[in-house]
Amino acid sequence: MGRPATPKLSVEKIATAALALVDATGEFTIGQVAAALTVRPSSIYNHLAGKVEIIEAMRTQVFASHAAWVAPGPDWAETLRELLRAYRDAFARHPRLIPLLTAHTVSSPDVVHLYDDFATVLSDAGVPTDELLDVITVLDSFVIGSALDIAAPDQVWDPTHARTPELVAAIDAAGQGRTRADRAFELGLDLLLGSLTARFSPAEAGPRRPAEAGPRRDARLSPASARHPA
Amino acid sequence: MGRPATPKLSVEKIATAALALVDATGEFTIGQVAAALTVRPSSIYNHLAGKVEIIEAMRTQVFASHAAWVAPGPDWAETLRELLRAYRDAFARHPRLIPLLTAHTVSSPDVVHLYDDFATVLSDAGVPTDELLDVITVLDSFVIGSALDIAAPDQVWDPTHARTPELVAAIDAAGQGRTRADRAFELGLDLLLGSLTARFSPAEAGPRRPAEAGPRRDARLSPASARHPA
DNA sequence: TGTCCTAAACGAATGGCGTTCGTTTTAGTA
DNA sequence: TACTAAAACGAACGCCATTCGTTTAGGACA
Repeated sequence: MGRPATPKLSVEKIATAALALVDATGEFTIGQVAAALTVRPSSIYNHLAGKVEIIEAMRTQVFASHAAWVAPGPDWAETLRELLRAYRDAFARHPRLIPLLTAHTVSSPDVVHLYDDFATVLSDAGVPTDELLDVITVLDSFVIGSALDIAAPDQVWDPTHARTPELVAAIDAAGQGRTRADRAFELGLDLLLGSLTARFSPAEAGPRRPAEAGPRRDARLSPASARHPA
Repeated sequence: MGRPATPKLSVEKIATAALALVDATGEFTIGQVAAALTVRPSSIYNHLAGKVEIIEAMRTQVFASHAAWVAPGPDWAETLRELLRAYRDAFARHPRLIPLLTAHTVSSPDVVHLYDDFATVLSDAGVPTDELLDVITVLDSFVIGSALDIAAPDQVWDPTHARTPELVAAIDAAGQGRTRADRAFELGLDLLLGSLTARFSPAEAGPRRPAEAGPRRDARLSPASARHPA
């Protein structure tokens, strides 16, 4: 009893233990996290204010591990594609965490910095300022919806309730699980990026609407060091 | 005490009371629902097995009120656009319910019948069977992600954490609340339907890949009577 | 019409879970 | 070396979902 020589807990340890529980069972309780760390539940509150903060710690950990994400390239659409893939992958590594994360949306700095990257790429691509946030919202919505699709069990695509033969045949033709979800996500990327390219870079010569005059930023996306200044 | 002359409860009444609580506060407890209906909590269990079934009853009620949804038209893309709008609207009428509905995905018959309509329209448009479910998944993911975007508070788009001037300017330029979410959703519809049209109906003459030979179904989408047979 | 089964309310009880608070011991610091 | 604060523990509280037994009345069937 009393303060130990070496701390038994830390935010990282709590988040890791909770994440292991979520990965295994889909949920977690304070008591389970405490037991996994051989600690009493009340000790958790010396590090995090409550259950929602544990969830936020998991969110931070999941996205922080992908701090340095994407190398920029000359083709903005391909850069954006890689960014969106990395974004979804961060969710996809912990499918059962996704419902907890989407239950209450929070402006986590980790995610906002992802939006920074989106804004940089899209602005360079010629998307005007007054449409920028709408495009980001569309991409964000699609990624989050696709993440939830990963978490959905295949039972959702149970043909039992389907009425039309087209849907029954389609369910039979499609695969299951991750391959199905992955393929659909790639199709969505094709559709969205295809339209964006057609709209903002219709010719190979260059963008129809060039970015407004201004200091041309070098092409590096926000690195991890910029995200987490000392 | 004892069985009353006229039942005080029904699934509809419970769902309605719970929905009112969710609309007002964003959450609900069995005790609150029971109090709103001047009933003891245990009485609820004579009609629904537990809290998750109450959520499913709310889902059914929200989607059943939109039983007769969309009139089909000659332009499959516009028909699909209206279907997707109606789908999102069903969520949008109860924004605070959305996180509860997306927490655990369930193959509700009401939603599966929506997929039936999607399959009918897309199949007639010339989408081959082996791509049908992927297209539906993409559309579904976008709608659900957009629904969650409605529930997200504007604070998510707080420019405080934004690093790049592009993102800050974009946040300033964008509106707030529903108008912002609505506009982004419409943009997403344009992007997705634009690509689908280009892919499956590139020329005005007709689809590049016509639907396989077979009995040509009349153009009516599943009506409410077909959804809820007597 | 009378009898039986079941629906539908209630009351009490239970177990779990998140959270708070006071206490204790120790690490770090001036 | 004294003081402050960190970090663990234990106990307790209150809420909440759920279960079970009891009671009363509605409906079906002989």
